[in-house]
This record gives sequence, C-alpha cells and structure tokens, in this order.
Amino acid sequence: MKSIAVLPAICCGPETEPLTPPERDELAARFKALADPTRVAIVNRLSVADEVCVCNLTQTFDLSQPTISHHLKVLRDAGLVEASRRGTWAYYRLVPEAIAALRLALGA
Amino acid sequence: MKSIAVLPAICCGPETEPLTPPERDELAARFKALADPTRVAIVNRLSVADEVCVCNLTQTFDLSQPTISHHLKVLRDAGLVEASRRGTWAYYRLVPEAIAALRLALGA
DNA sequence: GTTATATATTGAAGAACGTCGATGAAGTCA
DNA sequence: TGACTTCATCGACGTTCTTCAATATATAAC
Repeated sequence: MKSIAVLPAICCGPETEPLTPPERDELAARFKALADPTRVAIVNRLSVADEVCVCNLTQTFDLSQPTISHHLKVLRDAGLVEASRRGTWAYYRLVPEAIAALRLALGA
Repeated sequence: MKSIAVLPAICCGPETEPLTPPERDELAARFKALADPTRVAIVNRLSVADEVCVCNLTQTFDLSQPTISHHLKVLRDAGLVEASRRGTWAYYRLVPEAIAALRLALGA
C-alpha cells in the first residue's frame, strides 16, 4: 500500500498506449481522492509545509474532527499522503512521488 | 463554459499560495471528471487520436449508449473535451489546455 | 489508576453518482 | 412524407460519498 508506481499516461499524443482496465481503475481511484474540495485544500495546505498536525487541520476547516479524519484516510488510502505519530499528535505530509505520478499521467 | 483558465497549483513547495474556496471547488470538479474508470479510458482514447466518433466509443466500451453519452457530458461540462457534429455523427476531441491546466495544478 | 487530550472508527442520514431502458431530437436516404 | 440512424435527455434504481454524533483507542500528566 505504500509503493508508488509510476502511472501510465492517459494523454497526450499518438504514441500513448491504450490503458488496461486495472490501469484505468487505479488512475480513477487516485483522481477520485482529489475529487473533493476539502481534500484539494488539505493537499494544498500540506504542499506549503513539510508537515501539518491534524489538530491544525481541524482548526482550519469548518468541519467536524471525524470528517477531517475521514478525508485524511481517503488521501492515505490513495497513497497521496502519509502520516506519522509523535506523542499524542499525528503529522501528515505529502508523498511527492504520488503527486508526480499523477502529473505524469496527464502528460509529460 | 469554454474558457480554459490556468488553474492555481495545489502543490508543491513553500511558495504555493493557499487556495480560495472557489479555486478548491473548480479543481475538485475537474478532478472529479477523471474520477471514473470509463472516463479515464475515454480521455485516454481521445488522446491517441485527433477525433473520435461517439459511435466508435459506444462500440468500444461494454456500456449502453446513454451511459457513454452521460460520461461525455460530464467530461464536456468539466471542459476536458469538446464536441462537434458533422451530419449524423458527433466527434469528440481532447482540450489540451484543460489537461495541461490540471497537470500544472499538480506541480510545475 | 484517573483524568484529560488527540485521532480513529462506527453507524446513520441525506446527497450525489453510475447505470440502464424508454423516449426525444436531429439528420439521412428513399 | 416516412422509415431509419445517431446521439442526447429523462426517469428510476442501487451504490457510493460526505457529513455528523457517538464511541473507541491511544498517549500524556498527575
């Protein structure tokens, strides 16, 4: 669940190979993780800092703590972010390779 | 509905500006258009040819014609593809600027 | 151990999504 | 005109998603 494979490109140009069904599913799953405004904002917030505490996120967004935790799990399951606990707090950070892989899928 | 603005980056690096709520919504909406395996496959198929007839898509995918039409509308509303009718047939093609904008949002 | 704080998980309600069959709209051809 | 083809739209059904309150788990401090 932590391996970040390079995803095949879905665009652009005649040299692109047709995607296999598993590749479609994986790409769609990762895009789906970004298909929510709150999760886009979380990723954006993680991108401006090395690490962000969950306590920071729950204060920033006008959503309940379980909801934030849920969105973080979605992003974690998609491999876009990873977490580490230090004491009572949990810190989340971006997985740059995962973002880069998505970017690659959208073209060189 | 056809203006393809350059989207702000959601990642990566400390120089990135925080997204405004409208920007989050627009980015999430565009990613949502790619959050389905069939639509990923359609985009992939459009990327290997200048234009693709709808009749071609309905033959390629094991889905009903209304379902394909629905997915094309989702991609159209997101600005990722555009259509033109010639006679009885409708031809779809990618909007490269829209794809590029999404790629830009994921980093340089 | 107890009490307090920080996250995660569970369960439920309402909204959104993917899919299809049926129908509608627009073009082609005889 | 009328029959036929291509594509879009509508209405419905089951599934998935977002959200919250309630609860559980884990760590810290006393």
